[in-house]
Amino acid sequence: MRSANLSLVLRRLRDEGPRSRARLATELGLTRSAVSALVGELEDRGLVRRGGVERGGLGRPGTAVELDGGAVCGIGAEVNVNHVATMALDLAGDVVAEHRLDLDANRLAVDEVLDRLAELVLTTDAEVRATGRTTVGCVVGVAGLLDRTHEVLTVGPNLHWKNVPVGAGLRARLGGEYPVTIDNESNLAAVAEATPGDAARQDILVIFGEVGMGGGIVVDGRPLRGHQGYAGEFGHMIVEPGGRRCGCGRVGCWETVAGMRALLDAAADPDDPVRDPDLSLADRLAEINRRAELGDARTLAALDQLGSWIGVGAAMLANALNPAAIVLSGYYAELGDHLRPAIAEQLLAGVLAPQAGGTRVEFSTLGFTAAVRGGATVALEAVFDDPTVVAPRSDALTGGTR
Amino acid sequence: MRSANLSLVLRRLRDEGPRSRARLATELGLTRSAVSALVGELEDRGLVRRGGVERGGLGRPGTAVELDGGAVCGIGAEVNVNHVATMALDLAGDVVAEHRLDLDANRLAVDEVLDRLAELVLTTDAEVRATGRTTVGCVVGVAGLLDRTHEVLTVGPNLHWKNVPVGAGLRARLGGEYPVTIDNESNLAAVAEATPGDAARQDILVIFGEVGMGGGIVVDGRPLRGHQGYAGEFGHMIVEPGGRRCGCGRVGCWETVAGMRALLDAAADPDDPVRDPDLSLADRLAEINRRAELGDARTLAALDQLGSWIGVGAAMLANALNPAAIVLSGYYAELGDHLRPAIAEQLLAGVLAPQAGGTRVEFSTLGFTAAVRGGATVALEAVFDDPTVVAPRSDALTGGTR
DNA sequence: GCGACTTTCGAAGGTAACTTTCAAAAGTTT
DNA sequence: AAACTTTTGAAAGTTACCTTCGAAAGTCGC
Repeated sequence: MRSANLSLVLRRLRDEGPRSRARLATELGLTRSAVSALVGELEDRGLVRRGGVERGGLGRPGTAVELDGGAVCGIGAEVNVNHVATMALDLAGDVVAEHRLDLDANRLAVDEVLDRLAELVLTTDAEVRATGRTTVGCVVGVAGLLDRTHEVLTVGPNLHWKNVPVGAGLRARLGGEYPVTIDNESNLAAVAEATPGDAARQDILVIFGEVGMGGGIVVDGRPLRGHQGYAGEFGHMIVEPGGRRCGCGRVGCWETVAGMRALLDAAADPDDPVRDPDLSLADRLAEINRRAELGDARTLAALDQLGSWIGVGAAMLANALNPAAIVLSGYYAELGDHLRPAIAEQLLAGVLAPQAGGTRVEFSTLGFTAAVRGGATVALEAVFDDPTVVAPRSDALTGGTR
Repeated sequence: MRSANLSLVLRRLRDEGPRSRARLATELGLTRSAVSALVGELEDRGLVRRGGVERGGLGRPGTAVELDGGAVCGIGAEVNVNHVATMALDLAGDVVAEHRLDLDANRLAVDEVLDRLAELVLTTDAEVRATGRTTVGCVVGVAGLLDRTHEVLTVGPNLHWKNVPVGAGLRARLGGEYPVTIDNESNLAAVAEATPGDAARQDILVIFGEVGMGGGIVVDGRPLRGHQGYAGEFGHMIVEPGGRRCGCGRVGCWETVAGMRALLDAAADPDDPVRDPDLSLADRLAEINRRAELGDARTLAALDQLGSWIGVGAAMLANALNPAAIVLSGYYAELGDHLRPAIAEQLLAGVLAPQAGGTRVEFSTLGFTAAVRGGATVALEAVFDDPTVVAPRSDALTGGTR
């Protein structure tokens, strides 16, 4: 019960921002005294602190209470084809440490990749501890089909991994006690888009464009993972029966028409530099953007076609899930404004509910850090769920003489 | 806090069946004394009662505690094209009253249909009260696009209703205080499939075949309604671009290939009695079933094709949501065994996760009562959420001298 | 500028609900 | 029949909330 109300207060401060105890009390339906006691305990655990003075017109001004990032961190980590990365976020959502190591997971052995990732996590963890903070958990996002019940990466099409026990492998490297959890990369990236406090962003659908396509569903700010953890595999929904063959062996998968390759194929001839696999993706996308801004007809047509295909699939999902927003991430985000009209058009046409059921089309601004940010957010969720997992400062152990 | 633990006990008894206080205590992590007190209070509210003796080998045998259906009921109601219906369920899940009135909603004015429904609800309510029970709420399922924030039926394609304020209309007829809620018919039917206590049925996807197609998503035993309540409109996902024109104006909607009309078109010539709109649906389906069992090639081919189309759409949804089961309801349930192979085949082929992500294909056994049953279940959920909504018996008002 | 008013904050005592402790009840085993 | 095990219920203790009160820190009116 203590923990339930502590959680209530902490969440309120996260979602609605700093505010006085009195205000918390009326908003949460508790008495001022109770809130004072709760805030005192949270303060003792280093989770909140006194903020500035809050002028409210009449009467004595209150002193605001705000989240204190100084006590704990969550760590998010990611294994992808081209890199491993970590990020440590404190309770207030600020970045405390961040690392990224480029590598080619296809050329390295699985064990080597996990070695690198574990090193990165330990480095990040050490940095967190160096600031005087405690790590409450580490959530690792893995690109591919992840069986969450067994913490096994069933299939990682891009990594070319199969039945890899990522959970066990990392636990062995980090120590059996280290609080590490495995999750799907797209699910984590989706969580990162559900900004805490933004009520309009708690029920969203995130579509992730890279070479392939992924996605994640967020319901009430939490990832919807499905029965075995395989939810969000939008890329292989069949949207064009009899269409192009997909890398997965099927025909007409969404990613064959909305993946990056489809755009490049439509936008340029094979000898065009934007299709040169030796150039970086970012550069090639920048070039496409440049051409679009110059009004190049072929580029604009390709983007319009891409947007239409994104919209067709998005409409199916919106019919099924009626999200508040569909957030487009990955390479789609770079092309944002050139895609929006076509997507919106297809969404309006394809969703049965009027005005597309109120679903907005938005673009991610998180860049490549979405997955690690989401991982850190999920790790921190444990503290918001039950603030008593963070130990009180030593002096309280005596019984709280003050 | 009291209410939280009362809820915990009550849910446990529903989901896991009758058991002794001592067992409840160890399972829920409370002390035996606390559980005794909680059970005492639930008993006082008429929600649980003493059951038989529970032999456990050594030691004193416990007396089981079980749900007592004798105190409260939830009422589910439904407005559909051909009928209005109600059902009252007690806390134990037993049917206390049930009514069904056939009518043609297309030929009657909206007000008349609501009149009939309200009468039926009041009749049902009276019967509940005649048994000494109290109605805790009534949840009305409406077929069509329902904006839950305003309780307005935006579009009811089959009812031919548009922007009908069903919530306000019913409240006016039932009295402003009457605890009535409006919900989407398919969502309610989906909830009914999520049998309480069956862990394998708490994350499911229900697909509803009638003239059109509907559906519902259940996550953790609760309906996923989406941002504005429009979730579950599977019938108008486009599965066959360039295919047949749908009643909604689009082309290639799922219901154009998996709706009942598609089956009838494929299975019989226009002059065949199974396509005679004057005959009842049940009879026509029975005839198709009969022909299939006799091995009629055309019928079998039509069923196989229908199953394939169902499977194609189901695979898309399974990729997105990874449910534990896909439950086929409505007219699909009648044809169950003839459809299963084709559906399973498409599901295996179309879902990226191995073994279709563990998603099973099942058929509803609830028949036409699914929606009303689900409505009653949702209404009862209020009691499971907070058992203190049920007033204690009068003698407790004095302070509980015993 | 001073008192009246309003609102915040913290402390003291009361109450509800759980835990702990203990005793009685109702069986099985030896 | 005695010893043991387990369930149940009652009494006392603890925790965490609510109620009540007074002090602190502002604004407003004269």
